[in-house]
Amino acid sequence: MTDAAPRLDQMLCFALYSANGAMNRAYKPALDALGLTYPQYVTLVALWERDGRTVGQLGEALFLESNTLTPLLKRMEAAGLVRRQRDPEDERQVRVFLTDDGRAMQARAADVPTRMLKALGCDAEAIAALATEVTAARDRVVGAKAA
Amino acid sequence: MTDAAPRLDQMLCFALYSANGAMNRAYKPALDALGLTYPQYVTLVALWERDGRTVGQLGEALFLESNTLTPLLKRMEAAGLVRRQRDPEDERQVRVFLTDDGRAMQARAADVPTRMLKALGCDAEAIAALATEVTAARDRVVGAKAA
DNA sequence: TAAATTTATATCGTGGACGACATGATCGTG
DNA sequence: CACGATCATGTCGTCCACGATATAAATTTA
Repeated sequence: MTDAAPRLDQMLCFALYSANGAMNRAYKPALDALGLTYPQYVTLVALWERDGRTVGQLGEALFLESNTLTPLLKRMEAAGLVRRQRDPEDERQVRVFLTDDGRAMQARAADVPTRMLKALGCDAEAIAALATEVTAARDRVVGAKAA
Repeated sequence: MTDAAPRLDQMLCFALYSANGAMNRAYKPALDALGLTYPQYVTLVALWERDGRTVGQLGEALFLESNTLTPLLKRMEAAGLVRRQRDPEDERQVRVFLTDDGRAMQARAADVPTRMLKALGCDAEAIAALATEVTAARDRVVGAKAA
């Protein structure tokens, strides 16, 4: 009854939607120079943290499903960044391993997050605090689905 | 030099990326019931605020370009939600008008944001504050591109 | 152990986002 | 007025995201 007409500039979902788009656009030049898309970049970040994960484990970390990850990983494999290999212990699973090029990319991309912090005004603590709040909101939304 | 290895759970871009995806998934059931996608929904919100905008003005509000908006608006036109019409004053511009169905959708969708607030824990003030912070970060990123 | 179920990944179709480029209208200046 | 520049929109190709569904391997159950 008291549902007010929503206004774009008050909606958290739109703030996230538009901020995500803005971040993607800001990352694009640096990632283009490396031949990466943003989802490919975060996939590499996840693999630099822990190599040899299964597709499912990567999806859990990235909040993506196999129907998104499989073609993405195939493109990364075609680009020589990763290798996909069935787990001999459980042939249903596919494990993803960095190639030498994939590992080398970590050094080439090392300054990408630093540049982004600068674009955001370089107040690293405030940025980290905001990331924490956004992550908490995300986890509330994810949890709400199950409830 | 001191560029630390980025960690997914500390990156604001990934927080925004994953939170946006989670919000989209949370909205989906309600929007599916209305036959809308999320970008179509925010386009309607923008038109409910002010009808008859040009494609460019809509893009400015939604942070989208004509190459994204044109097909989206065509689908909405095919669904009977909007009407597109060349501005007689300047035939380069296309103005987008709500149809009766498009206006009626406002009532049908009135409880969608309310439901989302509940999914987020219903602390409306904290949500609004977070939206403000995320919007400010977005605007810093958008502004940084120009600099 | 054979059949049924569950699990992991992959495939297909639709919609969205964006760069590069095309088209047509308008504007500015000679 | 003409012609070149500019502007708004649209088209095309690529990649991403996701629902629905397929396939094959592992596990459970009978």
